[in-house]
Amino acid sequence: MNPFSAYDSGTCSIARTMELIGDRWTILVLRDVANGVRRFDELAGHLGIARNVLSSRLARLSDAGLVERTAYREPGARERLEYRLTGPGRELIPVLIVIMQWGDRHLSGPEGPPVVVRHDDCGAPVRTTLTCAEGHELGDRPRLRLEPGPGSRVRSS
Amino acid sequence: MNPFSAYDSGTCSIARTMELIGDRWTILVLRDVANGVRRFDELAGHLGIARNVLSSRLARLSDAGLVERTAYREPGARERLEYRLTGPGRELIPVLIVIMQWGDRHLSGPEGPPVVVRHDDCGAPVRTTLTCAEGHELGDRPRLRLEPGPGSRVRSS
DNA sequence: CATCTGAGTTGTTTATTGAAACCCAGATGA
DNA sequence: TCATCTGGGTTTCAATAAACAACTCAGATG
Repeated sequence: MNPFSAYDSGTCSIARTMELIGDRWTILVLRDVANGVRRFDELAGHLGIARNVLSSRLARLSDAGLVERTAYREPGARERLEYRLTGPGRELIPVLIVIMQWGDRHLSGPEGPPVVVRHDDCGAPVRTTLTCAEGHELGDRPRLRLEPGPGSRVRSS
Repeated sequence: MNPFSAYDSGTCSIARTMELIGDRWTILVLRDVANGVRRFDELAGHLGIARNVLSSRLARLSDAGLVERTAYREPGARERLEYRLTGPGRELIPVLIVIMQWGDRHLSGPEGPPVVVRHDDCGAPVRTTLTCAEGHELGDRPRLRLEPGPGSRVRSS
């Protein structure tokens, strides 16, 4: 029996994470917020998302602590709200980058990738790599072994 | 103007990729297929996904070339189909791993992660890291700069 | 006091999901 | 030979979520 089929889907970190961010819009909302699009109308306009859907996505992200609503006031305007990534939210940036990297490789035309991400300190392009604790780099099509971890739970049914 | 708001969402590798795998089920289907759950009924049973939805997800993944249907025959049974990741499909494994890593850190209880992924060659646990071409390791909350790439396109509207 | 603006909410229509029934073809057994 | 089983799906129809448009609300602004 393979390592996954013995453990149910609800006990999987991928399943849990996808419950939070696994719909058509949430990742794109996070992408925009990560890139400094912070205001409701800006987000709605840039994404082309329906306002009620944006509202509910932001509420979910905010409840989950990935995004925080903070008040700001521009001179001569009343107080407004903006959205920023929290610490846990910023830790999702690598997820965005791996997804982008895959899309760059497999879904961008001959012109090449639409956006390049660079290390802000040195200007060099950024990429994600899979490494093991022994320091081996695993490449694109890694050979992996799965094992039940400490939080595993045998499927009840 | 920030680097994203000047370029429309459709020209973004994240948006393109999410069109393919950005729904509640597709990532989980890929996770299971990556882990050797290859048959329709096994997938349906393990995931708890509706069969029509599984059917349409597999069709989309197969059309996109992430998964291939291959025939096999067990002794004394008729020919059947199974699903396997293609090369591009296997290249999504790092995406699964970063997502899992985030979930392990932020959504698993005090018991720890439900599943541990190891390098099959050496047995050491695997993780993803963000590095730049200069070799700097960027950590969890990287400081990044975005630039239009060669495939960028100014938003028409 | 009427109007504008950002930030949503409400109501209605349309598209997606989910559950269950049904179909099909090739074994299998009576 | 005929009925039944099994894996691998499709079809149908009710329930859920998303899209779109209109409306609200509160604090500037003229």
